[in-house]
Amino acid sequence: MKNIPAPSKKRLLTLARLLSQQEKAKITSIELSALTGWGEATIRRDISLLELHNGVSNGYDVHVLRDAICEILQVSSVSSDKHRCCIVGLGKLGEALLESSVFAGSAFELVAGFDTNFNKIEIMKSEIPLFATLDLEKKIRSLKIEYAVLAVPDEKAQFMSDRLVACGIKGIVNYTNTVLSVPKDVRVEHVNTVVVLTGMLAVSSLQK
Amino acid sequence: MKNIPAPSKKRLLTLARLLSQQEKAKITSIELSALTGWGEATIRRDISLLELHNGVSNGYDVHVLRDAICEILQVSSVSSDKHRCCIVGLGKLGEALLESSVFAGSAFELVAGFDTNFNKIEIMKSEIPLFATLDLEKKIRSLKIEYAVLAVPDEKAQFMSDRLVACGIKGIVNYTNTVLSVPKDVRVEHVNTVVVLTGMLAVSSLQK
DNA sequence: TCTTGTGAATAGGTTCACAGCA
DNA sequence: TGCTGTGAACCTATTCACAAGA
Repeated sequence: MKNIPAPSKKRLLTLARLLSQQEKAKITSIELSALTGWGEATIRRDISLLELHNGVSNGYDVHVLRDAICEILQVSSVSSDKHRCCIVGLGKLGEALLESSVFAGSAFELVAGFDTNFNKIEIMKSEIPLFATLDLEKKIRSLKIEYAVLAVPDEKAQFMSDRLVACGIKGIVNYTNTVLSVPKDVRVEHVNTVVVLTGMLAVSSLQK
Repeated sequence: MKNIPAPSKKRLLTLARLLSQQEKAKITSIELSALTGWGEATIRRDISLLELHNGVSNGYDVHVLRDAICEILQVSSVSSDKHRCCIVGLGKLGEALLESSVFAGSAFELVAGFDTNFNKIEIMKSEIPLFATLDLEKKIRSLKIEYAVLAVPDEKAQFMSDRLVACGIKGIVNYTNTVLSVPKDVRVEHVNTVVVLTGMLAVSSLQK
């Protein structure tokens, strides 16, 4: 398989989700363009990188395309090769994110929640196993957790991030307001509401 | 002022936050590079686009630089020109996001929460005014709300997005799992945990 | 000697424009 | 005629490499 550039991969992933929301059987690059706001040429190029040659002259087959993207980009939802993740910090936000149902059908499985407050993890009822932050390192390793969702107070964010990185975590979804410093091979996505809103001001409403 | 490219703006915004977390008075591009993982040249180029000529040979003045970024990129936190935003959908997640304190010191002000459930908006206690979704259009216009945080159930996401767009909303922070179709001049940031996690798989751990 | 700022080179992604297939 | 797939051109951002200031 050819090497697909990261921006194309990201768009393809969005396309896959978009296709799941579609009822029709066939769809053209023009329609996808209208739905996403991206140029038609960009969409055709992205899809052609998959080397399917499936959509010749008649538009793409919605299901075939969706499945092909998931398979080629390796975001299958087969339980055997799911990526395991956890939530660190069970405040209001962390608790709200602790919904196992949202992970259903995804390439991820939520296998743990962590909080420093012993009482909380005993009292809280959840389908997901909860642990004390004290056992973070032990549990991350034993449960083979690869990704973490960070929802601790801002001032503890960098400290917890360091601990996660030390355990070999591959990526952090950062809901805190703190900018995290991590080694280059660890992915961080800063999705704090205020941060994301501020980022919107920086873009001159060109593309998404 | 020269036109600053969007990627540089985004990095500068992150730098500004990073500088706020710093105690020292001076900082060099090498140190910023270590903190962010970006190339030193990239950082120097970004900063030079601000045309400050402030850091000559001795590193940058942390406070001067931070303030300059905020001013030039227009993300000031002066209450008079704050951007007003609202949260749509007050389920567990929406409720957790309804913390006015997280907006303190930002360029944004949370002025409303919406939910279809009349009981909920009466019973819920919050510092932020709560309204019925029925009054969405009326309130968005009267309160001059420019940005929305979307936390409704997936199946209502596109519908609510359409209503928000019809009111002239400028940007949507999308916590749902649904891919939204909006006009090109409306910004959407898809921050649903599973979506963000999946996006991480697409990036070959190059840059952030 | 350390650091910034920046022309010039390079790398990378997007868009054009059209050949080719149904 | 309506669509895809793709070389080639274009455009944008990053990186190099070095001059100049402290």
